Amino acid sequence: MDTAPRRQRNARGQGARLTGDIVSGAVALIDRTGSDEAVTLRAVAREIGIAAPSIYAHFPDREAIVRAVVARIFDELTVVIAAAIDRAGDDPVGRLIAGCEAYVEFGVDHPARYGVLFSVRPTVAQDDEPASPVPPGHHGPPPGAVGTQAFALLVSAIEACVAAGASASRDVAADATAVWVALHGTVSLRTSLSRRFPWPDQAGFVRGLVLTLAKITPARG
Amino acid sequence: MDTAPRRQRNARGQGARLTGDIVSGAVALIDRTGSDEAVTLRAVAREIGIAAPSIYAHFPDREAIVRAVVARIFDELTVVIAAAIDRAGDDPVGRLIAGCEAYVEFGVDHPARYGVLFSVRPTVAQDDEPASPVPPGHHGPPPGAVGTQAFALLVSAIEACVAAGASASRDVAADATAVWVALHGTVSLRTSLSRRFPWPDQAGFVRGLVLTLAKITPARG
DNA sequence: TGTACATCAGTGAACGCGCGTTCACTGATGTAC
DNA sequence: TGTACATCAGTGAACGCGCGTTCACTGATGTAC
Repeated sequence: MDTAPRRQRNARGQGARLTGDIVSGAVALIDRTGSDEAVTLRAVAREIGIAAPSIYAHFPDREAIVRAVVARIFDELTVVIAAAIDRAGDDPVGRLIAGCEAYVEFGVDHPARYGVLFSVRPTVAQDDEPASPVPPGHHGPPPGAVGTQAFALLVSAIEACVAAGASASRDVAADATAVWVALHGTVSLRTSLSRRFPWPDQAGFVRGLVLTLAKITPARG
Repeated sequence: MDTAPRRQRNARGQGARLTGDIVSGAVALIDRTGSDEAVTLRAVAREIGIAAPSIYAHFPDREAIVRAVVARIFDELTVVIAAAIDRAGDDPVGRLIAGCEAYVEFGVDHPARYGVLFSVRPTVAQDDEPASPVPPGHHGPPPGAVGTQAFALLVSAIEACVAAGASASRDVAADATAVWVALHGTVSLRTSLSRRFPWPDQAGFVRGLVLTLAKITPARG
């Protein structure tokens, strides 16, 4: 609909800046429309005030933009979780819960961004990434690395609980998966169902899920 | 791409049959492409061998087709779960687990259909359904009723466990929500991550989630 | 029993739109001589 | 110090496509007289 004012051209040697702006424009579109379907080359170009063909110097196609968006959002999520864990102090159970609550909060606060993380084509986008001719300067994240940092934070938070004698988990990977599944389900269902479904109190609900699935022992210290 | 052979015209008075065929065609497109984005008026028309404008006699727009698809898939899911529960015999815990496993199995076996259930626009599609002029003969499900049958099955399965002294749940609605969240998260993450993430054994994983979150007491009988 | 007519269940052509992509180009700026 | 040139960072016009939607229509079939 409305076009951003024409963007000022980058100085010589600074052309790569547009790469970042394209990703930012795509995220803005996703935030505004709620879906990654809105990320078309022309819409992104309008959003940041450039001509559509200019994108080809930075991304080979629409899919590549969306992949870059996913990578950025995963980074953002990882930072938010790590910050919450840091703020939580020394108690490993408190740190685990803080991280999990930050995860759910991010998802509920940014449902469109969160949804994009898991709506990208399962096999097509991430499994077979043949040596596609990527323009110089742009290299996406190594496939498979995306999202694993966030999961690694969860695993080590539970491991810390086990080490402190606060968790009875005997298979941290499996229990971390269970916790992740529950957190993801919480975000996804809350977003889909919105109103019209009687949700329990969020903080208590998430806390209960985590304590139960991470096998936190009732008496701890 | 390929068009179905021209469909034979319905007999006079049987025009409503096309309504069902349109929904079936849309489901077939979703199964084949993995996404409800493929459900365009023209694609559906091609799929079932009619002219695109013929759809307007049955649905006011594309959105209405997708809503009808969601209603049909929820019905299908409910039938599958109910059948699994019926087959499971008399033990309430066995019935609960059978229903939950059927839920996850349906989602994993039909990821595209399952995904559509939760990908339909949160507020737009279901919240404000003003007295839109629906063509006679077509009336969708009452908004909000969609999906609640499946949840009701879960609630009563847990209630049966409580009644039999096999569950320590003191808030069945909250615990049923926790179980649903975990089941949904399992389907959603399994589908998104596909390979590349080490999943625990599915049957045991789901069983563990359900037993834990439905507060099934270890010693039962 | 015959026939005019209303209704039903659709069709075919056309419209304007936004899309991805291509092509040839422009104009500023740094660099070699 | 001046100037030709290469390079960089883009632009503007155009293409063909599939889309939703509209419009006037067609042809079979039941029904009233």
